[in-house]
Amino acid sequence: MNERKLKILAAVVEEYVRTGEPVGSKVIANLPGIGVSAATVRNDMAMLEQLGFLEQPHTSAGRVPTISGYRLYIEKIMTPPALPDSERERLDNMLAEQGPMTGELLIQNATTALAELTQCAAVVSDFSPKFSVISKVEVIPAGKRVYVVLLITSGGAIKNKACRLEFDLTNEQLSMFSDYLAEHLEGVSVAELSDERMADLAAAMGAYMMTMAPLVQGILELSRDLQQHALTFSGEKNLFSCEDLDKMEIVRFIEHKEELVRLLDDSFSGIRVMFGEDGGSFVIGNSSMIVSKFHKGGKNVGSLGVIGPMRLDYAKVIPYLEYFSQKITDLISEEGEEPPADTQGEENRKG
Amino acid sequence: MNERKLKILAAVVEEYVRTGEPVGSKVIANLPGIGVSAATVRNDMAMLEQLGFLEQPHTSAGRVPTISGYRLYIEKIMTPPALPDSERERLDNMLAEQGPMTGELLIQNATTALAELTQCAAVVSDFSPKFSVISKVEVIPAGKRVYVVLLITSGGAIKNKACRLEFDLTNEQLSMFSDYLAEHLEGVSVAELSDERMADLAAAMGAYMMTMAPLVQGILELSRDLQQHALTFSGEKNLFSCEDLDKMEIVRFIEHKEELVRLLDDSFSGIRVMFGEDGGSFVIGNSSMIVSKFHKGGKNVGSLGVIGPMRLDYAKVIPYLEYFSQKITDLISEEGEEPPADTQGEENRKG
DNA sequence: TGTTAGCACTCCAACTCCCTGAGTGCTAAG
DNA sequence: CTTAGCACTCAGGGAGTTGGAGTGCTAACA
Repeated sequence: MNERKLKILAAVVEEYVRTGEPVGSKVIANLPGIGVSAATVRNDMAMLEQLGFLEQPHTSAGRVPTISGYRLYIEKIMTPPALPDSERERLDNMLAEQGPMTGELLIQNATTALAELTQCAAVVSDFSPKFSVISKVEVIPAGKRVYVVLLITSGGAIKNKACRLEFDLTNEQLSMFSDYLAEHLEGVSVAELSDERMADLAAAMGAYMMTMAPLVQGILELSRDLQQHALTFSGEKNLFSCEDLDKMEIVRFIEHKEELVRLLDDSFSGIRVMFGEDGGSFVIGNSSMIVSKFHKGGKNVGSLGVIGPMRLDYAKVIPYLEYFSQKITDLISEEGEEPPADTQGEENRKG
Repeated sequence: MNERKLKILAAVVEEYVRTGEPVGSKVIANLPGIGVSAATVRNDMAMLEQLGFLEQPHTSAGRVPTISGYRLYIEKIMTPPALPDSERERLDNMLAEQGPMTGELLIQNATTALAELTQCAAVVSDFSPKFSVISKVEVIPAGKRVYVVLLITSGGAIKNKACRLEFDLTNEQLSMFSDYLAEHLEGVSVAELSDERMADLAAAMGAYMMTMAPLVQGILELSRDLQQHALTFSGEKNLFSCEDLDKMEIVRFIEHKEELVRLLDDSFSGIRVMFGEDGGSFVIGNSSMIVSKFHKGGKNVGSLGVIGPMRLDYAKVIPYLEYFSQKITDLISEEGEEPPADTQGEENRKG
């Protein structure tokens, strides 16, 4: 497996990605940087085919990369260029659209930006809420017998829900209940906020329980909401405009988000590239999915992925993905680290 | 235009909807309830073609309804069966999934249910928030220099947003600001909450303004959110699995939601059926969109629509749409009407 | 006057056949 | 090890052919 063979494999991949047509020996031979005749290229290609990196749709057609071929190209051959500063700045702007980057908006922006940049579908699975802690619970009256429960987590997620009670609460009851909730829930991890815990809470409250049940229920629902993996999907339309992909398979794939979540949550480090049909549950033919992770406090708290045709400019897409996952890691870590290091906040307080 | 011709037109529409193939005279003649020979049917079909209700893809093919043909069928000929009680119950259950029906969840459920039932795309444009009034504004501290603004409307919409201030507020400042907001914003229509009004508010606040600016900004953003038509879309995938429709056109259509909003907001009463290509901006070829309205307090506060192939079982879909729009009207009116009629709430108050 | 059977006609869709050209593998010479 | 030359393969496209479904028209019939 000499240098030239690798160069030829790379050329086949790149030409095929560019044109979508099987690539012949002549085209490769004429490419700058090859410098051997078509016959020589043919010999090498035949070898590459034997090794399983190339294949022919039919005898008299050019060569097309196999999945192994793509994999070899991605892992060993290609050298993605570093992003120039101007590009980084552009990406930062895309992330920062609509003001400061809070958790959800950041994820949303990252997803749409990735979809836009790559002209593929982009997906982010964010399970950071699961790792965060309830920082505030409020109950706010909002009309006759209607109360809004507000849940804020250390991760910056804010959820609310309206609950209808059987009776109105007196101010006294309300503040008592609020205090009680604050005491028992603030500081508790969202993941711990199970049915049992809430049942305990309810039991402890005793007599009031009958009245407060819908509120307790509401809190539970909000926490379930938080625990759920937030899956943000964008750019489906790009998949549908892609010639190489079967529309029906796309539909089927998008419908079964659980599968997708499973694939995204699988733990690994660095970048992983998966191919449709490549065994397992990622089933869009001729497609590929590139997944990267982001972290908070050293813990893996989410994945972001790009789904597109197998015929994808990996050298372009992978740097984007790497940059975004690093950026998200940086930004959410900032957020989380602020409170402990916050002393100047006291000095600056203004009366 | 005799009875029999209408019957034949109906038969052509229904057969074509069923099979997707042009319908020949023989097929029609053999249908129960026709009772004339194929030759007679042919004569009538020729007549219907002259009148513009049918057309032939080519000379030796059967007939296919034209847009006028569909329209005549829908408006004058077909008689959708009333929904049986069992069906109504089923629909009610679909609407009520996941607990009681609050505004957003109700709309969400209605959209997915419609998409599911019709195997088409369903869309709801809800502009009721525009007509509602701010019933509560709260500012809640949520960490160092972070405050959550909570906006509740009479329509039951609840929105929140985290804002970061330059400094922390004292309790005094916070309650002063809250009171101020309550006094000046509660009872104000969401539609009136313009930039100018907020500027006035800011001006009136004078010195505090520098500190509070992000909060005021946050409120403004929330109200903009509310004023925006909430467009809920579901079942796109059904469109993509539909043979008759061009995938690219679907993508283009889904991308340009403003067009869709324009079509949905157009005011009319009852049910309206639009056809793709039928002049104007609804541009998916061979598609149709059926739109119905829902109301609150006599005002039209939203539309719900079904988008599918022109080859659609209108007699089945339209009753669903009518039922849902009526149901939504009923449910949101209930919500809104309760407060004034609320006297027993006082008696039942429990200390 | 309206309905029906019969018949000639039309034309799409599917099929075969053929040809072209791109690309290959192999061989023999450099 | 590389290259030129050559015979071979095969998908894709165009032309010609056929079958069948469906029509319009006409003439007979109720």
